[in-house]
Amino acid sequence: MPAPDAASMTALPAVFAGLDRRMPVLIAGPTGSGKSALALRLAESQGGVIVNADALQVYAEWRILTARPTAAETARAPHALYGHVSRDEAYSTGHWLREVGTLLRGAERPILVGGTGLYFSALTMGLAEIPPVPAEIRAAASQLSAQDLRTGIDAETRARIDTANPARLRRAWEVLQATGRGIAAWQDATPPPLLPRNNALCVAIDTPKDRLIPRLEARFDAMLAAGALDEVSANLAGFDPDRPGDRAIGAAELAAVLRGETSLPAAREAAIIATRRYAKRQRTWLRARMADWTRLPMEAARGTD
RNA sequence: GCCCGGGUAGCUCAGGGGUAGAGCAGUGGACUGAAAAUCCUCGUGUCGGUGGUUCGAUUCCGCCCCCGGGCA
Repeated sequence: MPAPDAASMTALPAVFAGLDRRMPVLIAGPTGSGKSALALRLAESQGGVIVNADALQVYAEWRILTARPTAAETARAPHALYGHVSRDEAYSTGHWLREVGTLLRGAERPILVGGTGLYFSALTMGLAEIPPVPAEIRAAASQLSAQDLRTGIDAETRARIDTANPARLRRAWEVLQATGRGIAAWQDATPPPLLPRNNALCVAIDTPKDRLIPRLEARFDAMLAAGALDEVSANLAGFDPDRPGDRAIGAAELAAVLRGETSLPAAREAAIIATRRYAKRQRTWLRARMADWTRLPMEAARGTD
């Protein structure tokens, strides 16, 4: 076995050189851009705990389809908030933020890595402290028409949110019902962020789409080869793509294959398209909402290994 | 060979004498608790080819070429 080339194995992008080893690091990037591998190399060379900032990688049942780190990878450095929640449990940005808060108070330097823009924004720009909405109210909201929801919220909120978006409308209605206070008022009272942007090294991996797309296709094929169909099969009982815990891209597509509703090639195509669209939305978020983060080209992030 | 259908946007198709429109894909964007979610914007393409009728044809007629299906 050839001796590993120490220089290339540990070569880290220049942004990490001479970094204070207590400084938290945030790594964002589109799916498939190599951010997890980068975080792992950083943790190995400088220490720290890798913290998941991805809304789907928290679910225990979807290791393959969410490209969660493997056992071999988690053995190389401490990892947190990966696969620690069941798909049956309720989980959201607020849950994640509270868990990250605990980790930030810990002894180890956190390296947050993930693709969920909202999570990073909540962390560095704050999240309104709105009490949980009871399940009955959420159920009631889901029964109402868009028109009812629109007229059922306060004028200030109505002027601020995208009222054409059912998800926003429903959330606004639920908050007003549950708390008696409009979501706009809650948002105006947002507490300071847990981790202001300037108290961390914030890195965004930049990825031209023509170089990302072939990787996304290859990665989905690798997931299939790694047993993605078996993973879906194991979770087919009670599978419900309407709930957050069953929204891994590819799960619904492969479930359709297992039910005999479509072919594997058609499902593969659909899953790859869904992944591409997801990556596009992530890139939009990075460009618009993380414009002040340090850009790192995908090639530099991947290093030479 | 004959008889029916079809050939319209990258794909699936709608339409119909005054040069055309949906869904999907693609693009750009929004997004403070379901965010791998949700939503918004953007549609010129020899309307298969070629003759004819007509003021005007992608639309009607003839012929030809392709693709289905049926009969021989």
